[in-house]
Parts: sequence; structure tokens; C-alpha cells
Amino acid sequence: MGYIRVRFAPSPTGDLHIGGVRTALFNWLFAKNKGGKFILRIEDTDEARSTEESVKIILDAMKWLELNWDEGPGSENPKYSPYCQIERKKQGVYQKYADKLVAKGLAYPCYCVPEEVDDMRKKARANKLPPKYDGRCSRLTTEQRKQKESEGKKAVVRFKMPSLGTTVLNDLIKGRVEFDNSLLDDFVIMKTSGIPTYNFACVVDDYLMEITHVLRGDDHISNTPRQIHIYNALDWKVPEFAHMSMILGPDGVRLSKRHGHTSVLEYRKEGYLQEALINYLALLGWSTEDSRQVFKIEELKQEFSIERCGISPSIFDPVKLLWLNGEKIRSKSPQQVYELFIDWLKCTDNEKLTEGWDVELLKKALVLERDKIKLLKDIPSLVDFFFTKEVDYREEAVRKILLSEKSKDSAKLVLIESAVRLPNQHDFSAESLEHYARNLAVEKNIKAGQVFHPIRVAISGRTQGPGLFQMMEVMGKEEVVRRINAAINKFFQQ
RNA sequence: GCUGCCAUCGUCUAGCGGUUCAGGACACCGCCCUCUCAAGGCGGAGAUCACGGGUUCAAAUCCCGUUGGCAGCGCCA
Repeated sequence: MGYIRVRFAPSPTGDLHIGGVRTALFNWLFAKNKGGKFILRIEDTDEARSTEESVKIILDAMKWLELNWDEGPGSENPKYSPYCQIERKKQGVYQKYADKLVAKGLAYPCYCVPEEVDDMRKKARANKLPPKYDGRCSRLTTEQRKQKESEGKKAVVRFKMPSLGTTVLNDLIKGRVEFDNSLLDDFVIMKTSGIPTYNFACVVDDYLMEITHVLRGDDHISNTPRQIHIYNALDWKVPEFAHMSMILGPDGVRLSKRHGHTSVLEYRKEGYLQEALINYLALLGWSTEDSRQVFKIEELKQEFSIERCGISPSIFDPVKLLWLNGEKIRSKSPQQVYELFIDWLKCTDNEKLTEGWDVELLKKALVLERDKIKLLKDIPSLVDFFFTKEVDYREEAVRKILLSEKSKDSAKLVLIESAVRLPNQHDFSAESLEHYARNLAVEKNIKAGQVFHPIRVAISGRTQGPGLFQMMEVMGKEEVVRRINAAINKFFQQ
């Protein structure tokens, strides 16, 4: 196999969603694995639905995911540019080849209006036949064509499909697939607007951009015989095809907006790491022999192969993605988690959440809480108590630990003793604090937990959190004592 | 309706004719660790390999059929 060029060719008609990312990812991984080129092409031939906004969203999403393209918008290559189909259309790229096909007698102008064609299809369907255009305009004489033209009728260009035989596709993933040519009709390659249709633009561009492998969702597989015939008609080499299985929603239907949370940028806002999303998506439809689950991006690049792509569709499991995100966060150093968090704050415009927070304290807090983080957006609620002036005492924590009949006496005792003794605790390290607490328990003849829990609630307001003594060390003596006194005043004031 | 694709624990998957009364991961349950919550460790439950026929000494693995799911059938991509 020589030099490899693959492409991701989204149409800018909305957000980049999970299914699209998977397609982009597998192309990208394939290119990286083979040392080939990954091209990004914008297929904006749908005049009605394509938007500039959507192009921007797609580019942003690709950048966030670090699915960098070797060629595409912003990375033009004079040999292949431009990378937007409407731009290419303006240069007459497609018209030229449509004319060539007409000249060869392999395509023809068709004057039928959409309503006529619809009718034909409806009738065919009613007769339990595949809905097809009947090819009537291919039989027009030159005079008849001139007549139509002089009447000012607009024509589309239709490609003549052979009606006999079969078209064989040797798909890299699906294997050999045969299509009965008689089931396919003469399809439109140029609209009346002069804009090419998908099937045509795609082939022309893949040829001109020297795409060697077309890796796409298997919802495109039935387009493939049409495309193959265009390649043949133009005497172009047919690229390799690999059709990946679809990603389905929990209901088993192809993932779409309806399932919610399908837009990539939403995942960023939720606080997913790009590498978690990438890793997860790689697992959908691809696997290694040892069924490994966690991969670094580098490892994916090294190990990816089309041969190990699965053929059956897979259901998107947000729960597993969440686990993987936690896994990725746990694999980061505290400094990295801090940086990730800061980036997340910026990208979600949430900087006010941490206003007035001491950076060093935040970093230390992250060391203690890292293993608990599933999403970056969880971080504020996990560490905010370190930064509050007024501790937010959770009602349930107070009731259970400080004021319950069973424990209120010991809790009061522990806090008052601590308020007195802790200021004299010279070594405020976690280790030494633990000694202090355990000794206090022995001295007062109560259980260690009866010392630990009240202090925890007093300084954090909650029953859950980091290890108590690590937490105290990080907060510092002054603050711990201040909070204990505040708690005494609030709950045990005579 | 027609055509195509697909079918292993709830989910993602390993398996490419015998070493598998099917292995891993998520989720779930239990135990351990432990000052709480996590994380981690250990263990458990969970799949008549969709069904029915073949081929073979031997099939989750090959072939055929059935059923079910999905996709496509546009001057959408």
C-alpha cells in the first residue's frame, strides 16, 4: 500500500455530533497509523441548510478534539484547494466533469420537475417495485431538447446507470457486497442550480484530492454502487471503501439530536476530556485482541487498524464514557487537573465560580479530591468549602453528627477541646494531627470516629470529603481553629 | 414495499473449527482497605453465543433459511 490519503467530509448543517466524530476519528487514526494525510472537506452543497455558523462549530469541535487536519480550511494545499465545495463549484470544478459525462453519452439533461419524478416513484412503490426515475429524458431527441430549452425549462443532469448486471464492492470492513444494477435509477448529479449533488461532488473531490480510502458510516453503503459507476464512467481509479457500523442511541435507533447530548461541544461544557471522548469512541466499533479499554491517544494511533473494526452497530453508553472520563482525570497530575479545570472555566464562561479562590489552595485541594472527579464541572462543588468564609453547614450533617442525642455531648467536648488545644499544635501536618485526634479519643474514652466526624463537619460543613487530616493540613491551623470556633458558637452556644 | 447491513452477558466487546460448560470492560451486588466519600484490591451474579436446518469426527466460529433490529431508496448529505 502506498501513500494514504483519507478525509472527513461533514456537511455544515448543524453541530458536529457523536456519530460524525467517530467517523472523523477513525479516518484520523487510520491516517496517523499509516503515516498518511487526513483531509477535512466541507460539503456545503445543500444551499438550504448549510451555514457559516455550523462550519465554525465543526472546526472548533475538531480543534478541541485535537483531530488536526493536514489539509482543509485554514491549511490549504494549492494542489487540492479549496476545501469547501461551494468554493469549488464557483471554480467550475464539477460542471467540467458533468459536461464530460454528457459528451460521452453517460449522462443527460433531464427536464422533469420534482413532482413528476415523485409521481413515478410513488407509483413504483405502490406496485411493490423499487422507486425509480424511469429515464424518460434520456430518450429525448436533440429537437425535443432544443424545444424544452427554448421553453426556458431548467435541466438537471442525470447519470445513466447500467440496468443490467451487478456492481461489486469489496469493502474493507463489510467484505464483498453485491448490488443489483437494475434496482438503481438514473440519479441527479447536477441540480438545476448548477450545484452538484452529494454523490457527484463527493466522487469528483475524492478523485481530485487523491483520496485513497473512503472510511464512512455504513448508512452510505447503498450510495457506493452509484459512486463506483461515476468513477468508472470517468475512467478514474476507484478508491478503497470501508463502511463502519453505526452508533445507536439507547433505544437502538441511530444516534440523533433526539437522544440529547449528541453535540461534541456539549461534552466539553459538561467537563469531559477530549481524550476520554476519543478513547470511548474508539472502543465503539474497534477493539484489540486483548479487549483493552483504556488507551492513550498515542497508543490508539499506533494500534488502530481497519481490520479490527467491527461490523455490528453499537449503542452509545454514556455511563461508560463517564467512567472513562474519571479514569483519565485520575491519570493526570494535580497540576494537569488544575490546568484542565482552568481551561474548562474559560470555555464555559464560568470564571466567576472561582472568584477570590487562592490558586495554591485550589491546587492542594485538587490533590485531595482528584480521584473523585468524574467531570470537570464537578470540581467547584467538591472543593468550594475550602474557600468559603462562612461554612455552609449541611442540615443533615449537623443533625446526624453534631446535634443527635447520641453524639452531641461528645461532639461538643471534642470541638471545645480542639478549639483550645489546636492553636498550640506546632506541627500541623496530617500525620501529627491524626496523633492528636487519636490521643484525644483515648484520653476522653470515646471512639476515634467520635472525634473525627465532628471536626469534619465543623470545618467543612459536610460528612463527605477528603481525608480529615489532609484536609486540616491544607486548610491550615488558623482557618481550622477559626471554623471550629465558629461551629461552637453556632451550635453549642449556651 | 424493495434492497442492503447486522445478530456473543443490560451495554461495549474478545473469539476468526478443537486448548472456551465462552474471556475482558462498564454498570450491578458482596467483602477487604478505611475517619467519611471516592479510588484501589478481591470475589459474585449476569450469555440456552437470535432461532431452525445443514457441512464436519468436532461449530459461537463455515453454509442455507427464518425471525428480529437498523440503514438506504431525494434537484439531503
